[in-house]
Amino acid sequence: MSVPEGLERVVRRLAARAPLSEADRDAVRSLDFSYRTLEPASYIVREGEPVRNCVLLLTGFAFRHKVTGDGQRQIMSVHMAGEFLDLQNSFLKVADHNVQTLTRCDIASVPTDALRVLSESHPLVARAMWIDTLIEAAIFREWIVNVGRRDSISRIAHLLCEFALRLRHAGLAERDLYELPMTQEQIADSTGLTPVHVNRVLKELGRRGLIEREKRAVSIRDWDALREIGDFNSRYLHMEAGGPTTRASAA
Amino acid sequence: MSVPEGLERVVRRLAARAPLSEADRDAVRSLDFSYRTLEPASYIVREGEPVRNCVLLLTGFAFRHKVTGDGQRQIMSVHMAGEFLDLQNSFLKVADHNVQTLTRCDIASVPTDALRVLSESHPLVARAMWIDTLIEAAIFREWIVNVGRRDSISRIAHLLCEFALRLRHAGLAERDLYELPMTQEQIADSTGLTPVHVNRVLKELGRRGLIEREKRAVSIRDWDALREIGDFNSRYLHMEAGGPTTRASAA
DNA sequence: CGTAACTTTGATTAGTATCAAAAATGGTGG
DNA sequence: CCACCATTTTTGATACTAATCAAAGTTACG
Repeated sequence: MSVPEGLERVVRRLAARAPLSEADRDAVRSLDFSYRTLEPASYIVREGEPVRNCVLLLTGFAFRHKVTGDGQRQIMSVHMAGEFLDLQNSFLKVADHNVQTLTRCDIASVPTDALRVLSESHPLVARAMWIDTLIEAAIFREWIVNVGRRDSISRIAHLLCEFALRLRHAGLAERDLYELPMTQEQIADSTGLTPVHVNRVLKELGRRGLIEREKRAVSIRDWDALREIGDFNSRYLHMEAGGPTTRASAA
Repeated sequence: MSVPEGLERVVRRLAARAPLSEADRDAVRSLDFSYRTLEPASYIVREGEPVRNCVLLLTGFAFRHKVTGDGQRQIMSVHMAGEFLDLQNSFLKVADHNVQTLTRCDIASVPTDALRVLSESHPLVARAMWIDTLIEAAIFREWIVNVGRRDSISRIAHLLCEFALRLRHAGLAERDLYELPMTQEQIADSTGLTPVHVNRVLKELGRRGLIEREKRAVSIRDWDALREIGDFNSRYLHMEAGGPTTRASAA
């Protein structure tokens, strides 16, 4: 995917949040982005550092995480092409968590000051960005529920459902087959489990005929059963939120 | 506390997020609020319902929660006097979680449309509200870490540290003594534990001399030790964020 | 002053973590 | 293309944290 295509993906995503005019879209496009390609596992934001830029993910996958005092890692979200990576940090002074690439990624970054100016001159863009952060917060809340109150098999089933829907909604995957570029250790860090246990649960999901795995590709063989066991309801993804066109809500 | 006092608390809180002019503050004050007093355990927002109003908490405590398919509850945040309860839902169409009072509460509510209009005419107010939601999101992230990667004693110690700092910062409690109006069951639902286990852990914290409890009042006897065992770092609370005056950061 | 809600304690169990090591996979340089 | 090495996945055995079950105290409240 070319850089301009990646940028269009971001614009499209924003436009789905609030009814942006063509002028609004152009204002986003004409921000003074600088483009880079990052290798897997590169840090985009480090906890404790001042935040000066906001990063857009044009291609690839990235994730947020924190490390506890005794060295355990918790992943708090996973991001895919087309998403703003850093509205969460951009208007605060110091980053309170790390953001790291999962795969090789093309990114565009823009000074947060430029974004602030844009948000003041284009209220609808500001509104779209705000709604985007609200939806991200909704996903954080669901993850609290996931790690706090579901058992291991539900947690993983829930995670797989969420990714399937988000990827499909973003046009990055088909209905029930997707490439999940996460190791089992990263899945463990997303669900508050150990890698060993994640492995056993994934096998169990396969044994029960809910999913099939081919390397890191996941195909969902029984949506209803997976949703059921994952206690999954897509409401928190707000896939219809504020958009100019209402899409058929999935799952 | 009188109603106007409660409202001033909210204005003060917003003004700490972005440098509001007197006109900005007045614009907030002159919103067409309707005031009510709610009994403990009243619902303010219900999952699945359309959101038309935004609620400000003038006095008392409230919390957000979801209930899983098998009836377990997870509390995702706890709120205190002076906080906006509903910026999280207000710009989305349908609530994805419940908000309920913990104690008797005085609230002010305002139609979300009025808030949207205000945010368009007063960009700094919009900015302050946005930052407020970002800080709330930062707290959600920390809670994911808390439930995902800390053991029971750390989780509870962390929670107690967070409340102590937030209450102190809001001027609602002294340095190391506060009234926490939560039952042990509610603490359990906030930490992903069972009430029985919460009870044992609280006793253990007392036995080790870190806290003392007198009914629901908690007094912290050894801040350093509690922070240490709770793996607590206040950075995620962004207590200095964007404010006109920088306060000494605590803990 | 009676009743419901909450806290506390004890005994047992269950679900995941931990520890250890083998097998499979993927990438790299020769 | 192969051999090698690092990473990831898989399996087995055991340990431990927190859940569950049950019931007695205690507190708050109408």
